[in-house]
Amino acid sequence: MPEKFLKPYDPSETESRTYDTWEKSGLFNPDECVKQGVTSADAPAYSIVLPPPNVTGRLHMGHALMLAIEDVFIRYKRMRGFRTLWVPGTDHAAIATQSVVEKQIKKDENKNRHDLGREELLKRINVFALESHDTIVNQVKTMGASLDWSREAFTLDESRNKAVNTVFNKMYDSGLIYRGHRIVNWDPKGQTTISDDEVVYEERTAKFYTFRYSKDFPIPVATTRPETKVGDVAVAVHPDDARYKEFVGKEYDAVFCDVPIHIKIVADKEVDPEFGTGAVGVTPAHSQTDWDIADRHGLSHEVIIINEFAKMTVDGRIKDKKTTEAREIVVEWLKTEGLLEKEEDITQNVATAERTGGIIEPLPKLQWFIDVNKKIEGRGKTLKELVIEAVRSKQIKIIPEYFEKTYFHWVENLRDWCISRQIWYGHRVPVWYRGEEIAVGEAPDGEGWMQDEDTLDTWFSSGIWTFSTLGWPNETEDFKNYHPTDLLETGYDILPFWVMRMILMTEFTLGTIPFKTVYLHGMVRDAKGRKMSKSLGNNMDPLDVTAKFGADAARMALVVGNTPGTDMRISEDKVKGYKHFANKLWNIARFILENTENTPKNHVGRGTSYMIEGDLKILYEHDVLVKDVTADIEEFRIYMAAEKLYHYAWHELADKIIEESKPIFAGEDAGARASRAQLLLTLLDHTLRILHPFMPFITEEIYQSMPTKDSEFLMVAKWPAEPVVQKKDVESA
RNA sequence: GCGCGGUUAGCUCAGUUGGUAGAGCGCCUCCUUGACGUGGAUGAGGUCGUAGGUUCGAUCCCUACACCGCGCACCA
Repeated sequence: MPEKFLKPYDPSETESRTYDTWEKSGLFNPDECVKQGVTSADAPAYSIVLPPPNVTGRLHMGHALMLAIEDVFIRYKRMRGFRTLWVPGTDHAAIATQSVVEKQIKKDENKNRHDLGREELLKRINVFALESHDTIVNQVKTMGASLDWSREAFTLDESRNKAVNTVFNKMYDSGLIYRGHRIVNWDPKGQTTISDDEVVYEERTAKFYTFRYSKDFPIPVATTRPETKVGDVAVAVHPDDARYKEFVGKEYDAVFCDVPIHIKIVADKEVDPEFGTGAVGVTPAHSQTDWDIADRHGLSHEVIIINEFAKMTVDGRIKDKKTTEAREIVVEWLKTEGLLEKEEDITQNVATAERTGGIIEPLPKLQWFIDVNKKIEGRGKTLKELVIEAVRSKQIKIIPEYFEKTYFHWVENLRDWCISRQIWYGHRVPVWYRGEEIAVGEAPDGEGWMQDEDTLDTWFSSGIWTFSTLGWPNETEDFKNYHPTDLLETGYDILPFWVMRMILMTEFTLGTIPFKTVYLHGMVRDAKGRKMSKSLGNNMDPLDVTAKFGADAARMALVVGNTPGTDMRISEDKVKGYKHFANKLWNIARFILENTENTPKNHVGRGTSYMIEGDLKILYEHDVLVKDVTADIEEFRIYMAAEKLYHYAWHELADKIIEESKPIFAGEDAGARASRAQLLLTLLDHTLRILHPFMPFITEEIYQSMPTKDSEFLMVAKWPAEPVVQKKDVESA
């Protein structure tokens, strides 16, 4: 028995050494597996593309969970003989990364992006992104993730840029990408548009004011934003509202807080007669709903009263004031004029920007959009329909299944996707202008072309991640071999943001699905069930956890009992429990190796030639476990598989089988001893194999000392899929 | 308002096709010093949210309700 077993198991010593050895072997790369003869060249492929972590800093426990789950499937498939590919990468995360760096620069140097200029800011962001990248890669490796680093990708590198431009061009040519002047979510703090799903609603209490535009205005109007009323062009009421019917169609002039306005009364079914006074002041340029009302009644969109800095642009006393200041001034004016009829408290949802926290100001802007409702030539369907169909037809399976409802619900509410951003970090919109001329896709030859200043929504490049990482648009072997990918594993919180968009982009570009199965994990919370956050100070750093308890323990703690789609709680105590388990396993190995040292070579193996009946039965029961665990993994119940393995190793193998073995080894019956030795070696060998996807390090380390070892690494050893004992052999006993 | 999920042992959660419930941690009692004290053996503890229904039989299927969590929409 090797001396290492005389000491307690030390993950910190073992894990980094083992990962290095694996990496050097090249066997994370399926081509290398074929070359070295551990995988057959015509074996079926299995692929996962890693959801790329944002280069905004470091990984959190959610990432650790993702890595643990995906590595389970990857290692399992590799051992089953598949040509198994797991592609690593990181996401530039455009706005998220830029705002982190901008904040830092503001703090350190009190400068904003305009002080630095585009080039300098990008330089700084790239430095930061590179540092983050290195930290992240190191963290990923620490978790034991068997990713093929030779294929690493970045959402903003040259190859991905080519893919992005190609897709953009194709969408533009088919008329799905268009430039339009529309209301967008403008973030005054971040100075950019954001998409609908980057908007976060915060419940706040606000004042709800009921007023009239002037003394002789016939209808009272209620609003939480009196300052915007200088931009009103109409008042909308419900067509059936008896109170206001007689005024519909009439027009009025007024001077509202120094600003001349012209108001038409219109009837619109969207107005809720029960809410407020049942009359809506219509501000087309600063509200999506109002814009739509204006469209329906032929009203002007042109009255713009707020600028990109959320300041008033009208003349008079509120000129250049921030909207919040202007609100107070307008209310004051209303009071003085005797036009304010009521003031009450209501709770309302305020739209804020996910990244900056700025309050969204809806503004009309010229932006690039993807049309989700236009029939695609040649397909006869809209993007929305394609995205629904891919899941409804069961081509893509979502786990847990009930998330399909959320998915459909989400897609049905989908509107055109605004893809241009007024930030600098990201894929530049691949459009060039020269006077009236426009060029799309790649930079045109000739003088005087100016590229669009904007960049693309970060989800545009992550939407094509499953195939951009495989070398597309080049016709690569990887793309042919590994796409569509087999599994997409990610948190349920980005089902609409990302999963849906990958389906959308892939369906459009390739006419196929991007992946066959979507496995959604839940959120990782602290021991009290709270979200982990900086402000609460309850973050767990995966690096700290693995340093303290080992990556194997961290992985088990994250996987055992963690059903898909359900949030989980994690605490150091839980991880500690699995560190104990690792040590238990170590001692199981120690006992077995110690007591089987003199076993003749021909007794070592996975056969049953020397086994007596009782031992055959124990081996048969183990076969059943292997079968169960295999089925659990195949059917995505890895939370169950992990628990069964834990239970078997500790409470069957250690507590029962090993305990029973002590008197046998101390006894006189040589036949029983030989049988038991063969049994224990087989049980341990199989247990290591099927536990390997979950606890790769310790199992590999023990395997290296096993007399049953039949491959250089456990990582590429065979999964014991075939039962050793036939049922009839046991039943006859 | 629409939708989704949850409600099972003190705590955290499982329970794969309906057959009077399981794990981990915690707790009680005991044992043990050559595999492991990061150990072993026992035990206590649940009318499976409430009310109906289907069934020979329901934690599991159906209906309603309550409470908790979440998503979407509205928010003039």
